[in-house]
Amino acid sequence: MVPREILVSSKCLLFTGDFLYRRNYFMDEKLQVANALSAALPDLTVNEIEEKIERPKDSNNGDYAFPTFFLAKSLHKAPQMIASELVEKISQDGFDKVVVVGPYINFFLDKANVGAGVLQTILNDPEHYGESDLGHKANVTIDYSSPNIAKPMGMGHLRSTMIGEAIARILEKVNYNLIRVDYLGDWGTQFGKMMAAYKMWGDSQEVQDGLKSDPINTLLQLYVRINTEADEHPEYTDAGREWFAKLEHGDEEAWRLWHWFRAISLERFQRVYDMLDVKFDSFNGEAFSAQKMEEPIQLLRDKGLLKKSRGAEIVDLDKFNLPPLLIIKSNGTTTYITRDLATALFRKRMYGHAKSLYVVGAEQEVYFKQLRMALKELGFNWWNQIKHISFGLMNLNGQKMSTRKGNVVSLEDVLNDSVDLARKQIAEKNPDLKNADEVAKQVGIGAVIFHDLKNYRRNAVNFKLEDVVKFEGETGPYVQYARARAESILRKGGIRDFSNVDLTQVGDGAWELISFLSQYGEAVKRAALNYDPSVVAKYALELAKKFNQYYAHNRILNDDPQQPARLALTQAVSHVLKSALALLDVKAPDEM
RNA sequence: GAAACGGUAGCUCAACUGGAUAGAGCAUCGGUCUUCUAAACCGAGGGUUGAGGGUUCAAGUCCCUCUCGUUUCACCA
Repeated sequence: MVPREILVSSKCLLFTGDFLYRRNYFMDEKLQVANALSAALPDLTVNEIEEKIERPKDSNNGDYAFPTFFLAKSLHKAPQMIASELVEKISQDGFDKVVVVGPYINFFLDKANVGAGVLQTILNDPEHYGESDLGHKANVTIDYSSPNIAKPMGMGHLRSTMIGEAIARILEKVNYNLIRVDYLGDWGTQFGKMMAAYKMWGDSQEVQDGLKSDPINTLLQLYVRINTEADEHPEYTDAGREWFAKLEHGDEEAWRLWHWFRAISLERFQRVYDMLDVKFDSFNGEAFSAQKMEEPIQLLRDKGLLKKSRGAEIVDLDKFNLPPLLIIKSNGTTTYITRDLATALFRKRMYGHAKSLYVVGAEQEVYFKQLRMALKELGFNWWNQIKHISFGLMNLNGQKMSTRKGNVVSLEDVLNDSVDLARKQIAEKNPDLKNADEVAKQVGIGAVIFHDLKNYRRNAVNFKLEDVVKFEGETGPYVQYARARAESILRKGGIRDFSNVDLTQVGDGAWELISFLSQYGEAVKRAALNYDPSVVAKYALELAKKFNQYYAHNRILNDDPQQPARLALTQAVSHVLKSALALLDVKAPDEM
């Protein structure tokens, strides 16, 4: 067996310099536990033992535990007995203690030394703490937000936008290279309708004024109007189709209108993206892909995959137990599917991605299965790089949010409301705060974002304003506040360079906190593997909670020899909280 | 009718590969600011994890049946 350095003394750790700065202490400590056990279990390899080692839920049961159930059969003994026999053969060197509790052998790590190592790692390189290399710099395209042109962004868009942004940031943390794409819904019959509506009613003074003050909602009103009146005037629908056909055939006026609608929409979207601090690498939407549709159609034809059915051309997916994919409608026009196939081909060619993620609502699950299978049928071996990151819908009073029904809550309004509320809180709690406006934005918007990300993404959420703008309990501001307190102490503590501080002096009361700090990287990995930002959000909440508890029970600014070590701990917590919040695209004000 | 996902405290949600007494927040009741920011901390009450069966030393977690809810099932995206 290759000897691995596992029993390095703390003094060595403290002064050995750069090479260990990203060392994951707890992984190594787990190996230490496995090695200790292997002396008593000669029939098992260290790896086999390591796999069985777990982390007790209750920290009173130690830092690592080894359950002995699985040995009961082969040894023909009760697990409790096995545990007490094994522990006799285990060296306690390097541990605070090793004890038997029923069928478990519980290991308590050397708190002072391991704790010092963890703090050292964080303080040496806070920017990179928690990073790992799952991605090897591979390219990942991520398609998220993707609003429709000429419709305002509602609360529903927050989900795709923030889940997408957070996943992108998390994947970057584990060394993927992200390409963020906002696949705008800027094509289709709906634009024909919009143009037809504008041509019919757009000259009125009311509309002209509206287009100046609130263009996107004015357009929306035109769109809603033509849709509602189309029931009585079927010719409106025909006019819409006609205008879309003009657009498809390159009619000059249609294109001029299209560009104009798109520009005013993008300008408005950008305001929201700026508030949320979300930046895309590409805004190539459906219109862009619409120009690339010949290739997938030709490929499907060449492979004999296109079949006539009910006057349309489809790809039959019966053998995958899926409904057919409608490629060409009975009236000869294409669908979003054709554009998505073109998009997939383009992205693969353009970015050479290792994964291609689509952050889209759960209601499109079947559709993405179809898309993957169609690519598989076409013989593209990268079909399974396409992943649908689905999320639960946002409802309003138990009803689906729908632009057409008008039961939509404006995202921008909610963000502004939340910022206003945060501003009021600041005026009340910290009236002397200098950059109150900036902090109000960070807190208000942070609360909205955090609320959207803290639960498992597949859960459906019912929109309730009072829940979204809550600043107490399990919220973004709770985490921000914990860090602001830490920063406040650090400002008063006077030390920012901890390189000469003896970190072993931090005290046993800090162990719970330090042990949790060491788990950050694992949490980030789990979030990345499951494409689940809520793992990071829960980690941040838990860390904030542990720090708040520590804060309440330990005086950090107490003039004693341990104070520098406690400040170092405070600094480490602040770093990790800021990092976790950043992964969620939530800002961390130093003061609030 | 079929499929996918879900049902955990009054409400909103946790529980990493099956593990030790199923945990938080909100709400309710009570306690803590002349000392590091009370957006906080401490305590109390609140549970047959939808129902039933099975596998296992061990099931909220895996399998089966039933039930309720949401979503989807080719010319919207």
